[in-house]
Formats: sequence, C-alpha cells, structure tokens
Amino acid sequence: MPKPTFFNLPEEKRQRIVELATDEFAANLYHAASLSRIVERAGIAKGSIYQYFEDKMDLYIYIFGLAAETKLAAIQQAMAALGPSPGVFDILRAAIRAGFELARSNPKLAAIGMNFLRERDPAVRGPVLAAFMPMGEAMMDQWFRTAVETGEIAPWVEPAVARLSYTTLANTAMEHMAEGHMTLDEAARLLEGVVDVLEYGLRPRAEAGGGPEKGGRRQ
Amino acid sequence: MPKPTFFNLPEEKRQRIVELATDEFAANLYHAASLSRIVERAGIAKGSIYQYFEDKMDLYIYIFGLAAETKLAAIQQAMAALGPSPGVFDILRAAIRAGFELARSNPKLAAIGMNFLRERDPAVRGPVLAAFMPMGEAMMDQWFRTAVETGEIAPWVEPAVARLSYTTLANTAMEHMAEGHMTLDEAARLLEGVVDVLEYGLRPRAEAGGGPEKGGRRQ
Amino acid sequence: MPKPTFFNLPEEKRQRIVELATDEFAANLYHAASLSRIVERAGIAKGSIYQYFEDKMDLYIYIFGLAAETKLAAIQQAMAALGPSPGVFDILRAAIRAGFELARSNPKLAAIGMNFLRERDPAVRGPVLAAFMPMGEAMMDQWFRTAVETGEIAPWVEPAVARLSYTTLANTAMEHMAEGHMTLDEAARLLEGVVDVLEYGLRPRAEAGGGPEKGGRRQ
Amino acid sequence: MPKPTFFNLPEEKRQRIVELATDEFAANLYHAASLSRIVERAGIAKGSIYQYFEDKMDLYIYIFGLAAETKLAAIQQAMAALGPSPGVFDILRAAIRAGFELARSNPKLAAIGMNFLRERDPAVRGPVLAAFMPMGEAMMDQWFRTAVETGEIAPWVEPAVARLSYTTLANTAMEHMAEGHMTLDEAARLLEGVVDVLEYGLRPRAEAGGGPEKGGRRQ
DNA sequence: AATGAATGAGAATTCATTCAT
DNA sequence: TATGAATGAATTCTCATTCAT
Repeated sequence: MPKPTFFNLPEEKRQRIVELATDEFAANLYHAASLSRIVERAGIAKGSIYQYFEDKMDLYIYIFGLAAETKLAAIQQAMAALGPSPGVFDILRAAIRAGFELARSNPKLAAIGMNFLRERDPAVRGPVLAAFMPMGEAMMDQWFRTAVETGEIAPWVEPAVARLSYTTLANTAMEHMAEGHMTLDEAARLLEGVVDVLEYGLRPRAEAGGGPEKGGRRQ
Repeated sequence: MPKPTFFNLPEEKRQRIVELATDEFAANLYHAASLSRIVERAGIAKGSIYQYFEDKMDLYIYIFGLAAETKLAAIQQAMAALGPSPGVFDILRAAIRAGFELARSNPKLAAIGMNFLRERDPAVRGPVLAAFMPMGEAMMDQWFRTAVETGEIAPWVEPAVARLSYTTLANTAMEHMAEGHMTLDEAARLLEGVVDVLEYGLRPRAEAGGGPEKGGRRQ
Repeated sequence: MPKPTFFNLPEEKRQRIVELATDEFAANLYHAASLSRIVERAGIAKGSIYQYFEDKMDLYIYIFGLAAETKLAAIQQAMAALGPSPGVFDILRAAIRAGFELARSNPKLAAIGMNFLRERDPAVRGPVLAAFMPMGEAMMDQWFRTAVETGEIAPWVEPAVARLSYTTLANTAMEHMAEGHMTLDEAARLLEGVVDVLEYGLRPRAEAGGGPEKGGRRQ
Repeated sequence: MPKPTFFNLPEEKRQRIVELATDEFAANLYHAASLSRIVERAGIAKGSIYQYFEDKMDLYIYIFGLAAETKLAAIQQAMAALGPSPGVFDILRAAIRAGFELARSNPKLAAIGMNFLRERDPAVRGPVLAAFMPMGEAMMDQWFRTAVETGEIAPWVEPAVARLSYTTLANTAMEHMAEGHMTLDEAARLLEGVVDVLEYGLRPRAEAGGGPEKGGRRQ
C-alpha cells in the first residue's frame, strides 16, 4: 500500500509515476523491471520512491491493482449489459470481449496482467495472489459453480479447473496477439471459438455416466 | 554444447553439476538462475564452469535438452504402445500421461520445461527454440495437421493454435499440481477430461457451417 | 558525457576522481586501465562511479576531452601570438612548442593523448575519433590544405598523410622524452629541426617535375 | 627463451604452435593476446605451452624474434644488392622496399612489429627492447653515424633521432596501408617520397651555421 | 613429456535500498 | 518532505598459471 505521502502528491506527479511504473512492469517481469529506470524516466529522485512506497513490491502491487481494477470494471460493465441471469458462456464471451477491448485501448494495463501470469518466483506470486485472489479467481469460480448448479454445464466440471483453463487460454491468445501473430480481431474471434468448443464439450450429455468416458473426476 | 572437458569429468562430479544446475533452472527462470550459486553449491571454482560450458546459455540449453530428451523419450514410448496410426486425441492422452509420469518421477526435469514456457525474454526463448523447435513444436503441429487431413478434427482448427492451447493447458495443470493444489492423479485425470472436451468440441460437426469458421458466435 | 551527479559532487571529490582517472588512463591504454583501481584509490564504492558516468568509455572520453581541450587551448594561444596568416610551418612550430609546454606542465594530460595514438582497438578509437575528430584531425588537415593552396608547400603533399606524419613524429618525440631519453628542451628543439627539414623538403621546387609526383626516386 | 622441450617437438607441431602464436600476436597487442586462444586453436593442452615456454612473455619474445630475424634477413639481402658502400638514403630506400615486400608476402610477421611499436606497458617494452635492441636500433644508428662521417648528411643530425623518425614514419605508413587506406604500392612510393624529402632536407647545406636556423642541436 | 582440470583474482556493470542533508 | 549521493553485494565472464596424474 502506498504511503500517505504518495497521495499527497500533486495529481500530475502522481500520474506520471503511475504511468512510468506501468510502462516498466508492462515491459518486464518483476525482477527484470528496474526501479532505477522508473525514477530516472519519471524525473524524480531515487530516494523519493521510497517516500511513496515501502519497496519495489509495494509499488508493484499498487500498479497491478490499478490494472486489475480497470479490467474488472470493464468486465462488470460488459456483464451488466447481458441482462438478468446470463449463462456462463455468455459471461465468458462478454469477459473475453471486454478483456480484448481493454488490450486494444490500453495494452500496457493488459500486459501487466499477462506478465503476472508468467511470473514464477513465489516471492512475487504470493503477495500478489494474497492481495487479489478474491477479486479475480473467486469471482470466476463463482460463475462456474453457478453454472453447474443451473445445469448449464456438466457436474463433473470443477470450477477452479475451468477457471484456470479459461485464464490460461485467454492469456495465451492475448500474448500470441501481442507478439504480432494475430490481429486483435482474430484473437478475439479465435477465443470465442474456443468458448464455443468448451460450450459444446462441457454441456451435460445424454450419455450414461454423466461425464467423459476416459477421464474427468468420477468419484 | 558442453565442452569436451565436461564429458571427461569423473562421472560423479559431472552428475553433481548437472543435478545442481537442474535444481537452479528448475527453481528459477533463466535470468534469476545464478551461475554463482551453482558453482558455490557444487564446491567448484568460479572459473571452472567455463571450462565445461561456453557460457550460461550453453549450460541452460544443455540442461534443458536433457529434460526435453527425457520427456520426448517418455512420450514416444507411450505412443509406441498405442498401436498403428493412433488418433490425435489418443496421442494427446498418451502424451499427457507420459508427461505426468515424468513429473512424478522427476519433478525437477518437468519444472525446467514448465519454466521455459513462462520465459518472456526473446534472448532466452530464441536460442532454445532454435535448438529444440523441431523436437517439440514441429512434432505437435504435425499431429494436428495429420488429424485435419484424416478428418479426425474439423478443418477450421489451426495446428499452431491447437498446439499452443494444448501446451499451455497442460503446463498450467502441471504447475497447478506442482504447487500442491492437486494430486498428480487428479491433474492427469483432469487434463484427460479436457482432451475429452476438445475431442468432442473439435470434431467435424454435422451442422451447417461446419464450425466457427470465423470463430464468430452462433446464437 | 558525465551524468549530472558528477557535477554536483563537491569540488574536491570531483577533482580527486578526475585526477585518479587521469593517472590511470595516462599509465595504461584503455583496456588495461581499470575502473576498479580508480574507485579503490579514490576510496569510493564500486557502484558510485556509475552514478557519475555511463560506463568506462564515458569516463574515458571525458578525461580524454579534458586533455584535448587543454592542449587545444594551448595551441590556439600559441597560434594567436603568430600574427595574421602565419605559414604552416610556423604553425607547426608553434603547435610543437605548445605541446611540449603542456607536457612539461602536465605530463599526465599529455600522456593521455600519446596513449590514444597507440590505441589499436577500433572499439576504442571509433568513439573517441567520432567525438574529437573535428577538433584534432580536421583542424590539421585544414592547415595543410591551405598551405597547398597558398603555394607554401608542393601540391603533391596529401593533407592526411602530412598530418599523420607530423602527429606520429611529434608523438614519438614526446614519448621518447617522457621516457627520459631526452630533456624537454632537447626534444622540442629536435622536433623543430624536423620541421625545418620538412619545410625545406616539402616546398615547391624549381626542378622539372615539381616533386615526387608518384613518390618515385629521382636519381 | 623456449625450453629445450620445445625444440624436441616434432617439426610439424612446433610449426603449428609458432604459426598460431604469430596469428594471435599479429592480431592483438600483448595484453589482449590470449594464451588460451593460442592453445585452443593449436589443439594442444593448456599446460603444454608451459612445458615449452616459461610464460606468456617468453613465448612473445620468441615469436617477436622470429619476425625480427626474418625482417632483418630481408633487409640485409636488399642491402647486399646495393653494391659496396651504399649511401644511407639508398639503404633506407632498400630497407623500405624490403619491409614492404615482407608486409606483402607475410603480413602477419609485419603486424607483430607494428604492434610492438604501439605497445605501451613498460613491462612489455622492456624485455623485448633488452633482447633486440642491438639487432634493430643499434644497426640503424650505425647507418646514420656513418652517413655523418662520410658527410652524406649534415653533422647536426643525431642518429637515434633519425632512426626514431624513420621507424615511426615507416610504421605509420604501413599501418595506414594495413588499414586499407592505401595500396601497398602507394604506401611504398609514399615512403620513398618521404626519404626524398629527408635526403633533400638533411643533406649538408651551403649556408653558414651548419644546420637549420631555428632548431637542431647546436651545442 | 604431456595432459587438461582447477584455480581464483580480476574485469565491467546493475540493482534495490539507505541516509545525511 | 524531497533529495540524490553512497553503498556493496551480486551478476557473468576471462585470464595466466599451477599441478596432480
């Protein structure tokens, strides 16, 4: 959490710091990101950043949070347009569109999220997950849990697993796109195609057994 | 490629170096891994590691190669047991089982592969891909291409995208497991479930249009 | 170019760093000069020198520039005393005297220039020449070009070659002196003698052919 | 001096070592030259070079000596063709031609000499000069001394200075050429032109005073 | 006599963090 | 509250030389 000092800063200066820190964490994983570069580009004193934030991690969590908030807001707005009690696959499609919209309008915010999903060091993942798990993972798990309850998807689908799969695939598609292998439109359509597949594959089937024959959780 | 010096080393010493380097690259992405730590733990002089390898990347590629070889061998053995001309989804299931088997018997080797999939720096990805692409990506792309030709999956499925999706999902599941959230059996069964879904979702359908050709929504 | 930090340093400290760096580059060619030694002698932390300069080359160019400026100022002052439109050989004699004056009053500054003339690595020569060519080589070439135009020296004398010869000879004489084989006065007189010879030898001659046009022998 | 071991080596192996060491010292000044590279390319064991030579300097002096011998032989052969009691300027021209001939036929040997003339570290210059001074400098000094005695050049010309000037100019021209700014022929002709200038400038003049007006040694 | 593995000092450079002003 | 200089440990890599086999 930033120190009070940070919020006493003139708006413009605070903005500049946020912006340049965002740039840095969008372009590099945590350890490769450099505080020195941030303060240098922001034109502030090296020591000042420690007046505003406890340390590098504190700054990172703050920046990550801003990106997460923005994305969450976009998703919730998209969901609000879906009407009452939308299906989980409609939610997913809406979330995808919202996510890609954000990636188009603000690629750096999106990059911060993508980078985090690549983060490996537990010393980095831990604090961030601790801070944001409820906001991200918990929300999605709820979607799937509901979908199972409403019978929209088969009962053998585990929420955490579905969420992880969706997240992973979405991130992969966005990176594939960010690396220039696809246009944003192609990536979005592709991912909606994946949802189609999931929708088709995950829905309860008429077959006896209530799940895929050879795998899945049958206990 | 290691220098000849390395292969002239007493078996035991060579083993120790491989093991400690494997530990290091299993626990850290490339840049976070430290040659200094490796030599320190191995109890050899700073300069000695450069008697064995050209540089850090040379060592990394060697260690990565050992992991890749082991994994490839396991996969090919599993495929050999499938009988003649197996379907792509049977291959995937076999590969998954083999991969998870390896992760059980040698979690560090598996971790090296998982870490690479998180690698972001092109200066790291590039040389490794150059060295191992034929062995990994090219092989998988071929599976999917064949499956399209044999009509096993729908023609709108792009090999590279399918491969990326599969790889990413498998990696995520393995990491999920490696972090202790699932037992190995659970993870394996889960992933086979995903393949079930894919098999069901990707196969050519009788409906008009034959699939999400543009990836668009059909509702 | 030094970083602003460097110029904010207390005068005394800045002086000490300049002095010790000058010592180091006066005593060693670029690659043999050691930043570690400089910081050690200066009693500052290893990392501090990078607060002041971008890198080793940045420091070297700065130190070289100080030496070059000093020498140039001395030469221009000497030239100013020559009266209007002096002949090229008068200029050379003045430059020699000024250079040797400098070598007497500040042998280390002179040594830096002499060392550069011994430098072989293009990675060292390149950046320095790029920064100082106009100040050094271009200026001298102009002297000789003018001298050809005014008919003071024969038209078959190429500016670049004349400049190179003069520079090399002057450098050799100064080094010879710096090594204690001659007194400064002896060296200066000697070099003026060389200029005499050149003046006599290079001037347009009455003989047919006007000089060694092809550089060939005439006997 | 090489150890006896070296001369017991099979001819071919000895040749290879000499050749590759020559390459290395032709391409780099002493400190930049790497024993490691030499033994690596020669395909001999690192330790072996220490069976043949005391240390790096011992090897360098040996290689330098071979180059010096070759050059000296070429010069003496050229001088032998001059007939009895040749003039000093004819000797110089012959020496120049011989030197450039050698640079054409064996650029590496020539490069070793050129590099030495750029050497700065007294720890390098010292031992080499001690070993070869009589062979090189003493010989040339004798030429000029004789020329003064025979009245061929003016008495105010000091042998050591004339030798240094000649050496320096010749080296500069050869380097200029080696860097591709001149063809070998152009360089040779240019240098003979310089000798012309020297011949013209250094010869005893009719003027009173017996030397150049403003400079020269008048004691 | 030959080998070649081992050594360790030394090189340049980067970094997050501290602290006196 | 802001500054920005100072820190020193850490990084990868190179080198001439030694020494047990």
